[in-house]
Amino acid sequence: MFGDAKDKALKKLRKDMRSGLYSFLVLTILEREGELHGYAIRKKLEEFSDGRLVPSEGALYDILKSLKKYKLVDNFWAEVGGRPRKYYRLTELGREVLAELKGEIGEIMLILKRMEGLE
Amino acid sequence: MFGDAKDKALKKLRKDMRSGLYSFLVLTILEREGELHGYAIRKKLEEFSDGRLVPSEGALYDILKSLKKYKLVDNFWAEVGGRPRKYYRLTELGREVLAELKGEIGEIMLILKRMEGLE
DNA sequence: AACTATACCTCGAAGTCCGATGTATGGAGG
DNA sequence: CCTCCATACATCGGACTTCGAGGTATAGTT
Repeated sequence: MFGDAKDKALKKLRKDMRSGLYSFLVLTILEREGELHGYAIRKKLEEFSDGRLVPSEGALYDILKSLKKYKLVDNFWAEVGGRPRKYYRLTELGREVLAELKGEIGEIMLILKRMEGLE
Repeated sequence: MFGDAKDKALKKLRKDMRSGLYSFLVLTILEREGELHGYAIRKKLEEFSDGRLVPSEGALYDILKSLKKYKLVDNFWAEVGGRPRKYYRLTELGREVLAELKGEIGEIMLILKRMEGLE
């Protein structure tokens, strides 16, 4: 019926809904998995979300940069198989912030359910 | 302990998580309530979300502009109490898109629960 | 020799949210 | 009467984000 316009609108709104969660997801993955490099973080996100909540590579590096700026993650270089790899890990601050965010995500989900009348 | 840095980080991440939902929420409110003007949309969002998921005024007008661009809402002027009011309403396309988004929000919530290990 | 996957990164385009600011009306309280 | 507040609309600049495209490089597979 609306074809093209509908696809464009859905693409945009889907993107918006996902993108606000990326920082949270990266922190969550690092908490579960410990130390990972960028590429591996993306693979883990694919695995855990069935490919639904995965930022593009460019976006992921921007997100990691931002998380580092806020001191929620830090990074170190390690030689693996003779090549340098950039590893990221949660800071203590990151762990604290993540704990609070989990609670808030729960609250947001409740509000959404109430609004949609999903229950 | 971390005080300032923690507040800044939380503020940023909270904002990111909320902001992706705004378009969806505005569409949902318009579906429930019919025709509303900008100010009233904000009031309704405050009411339904206990003040948790409410964009600033400036942001709301940008959102409405964007939704109009994607033809998910349209608007008309009406005289109320002798003064012109700009009313917004869902288009047929908006209704279709909203229906699909509801399903996706459900899926995202499931993924989040699985990741957090909340269940 | 070509390709794919792994792994890192930068850049520009387009868009977003917010805070500040501006305009204007109606009603309540002093 | 006059000031303040809630209502109601809107724009602007700043800071930031995501993405897609492109670039660099190595290791293993076909």
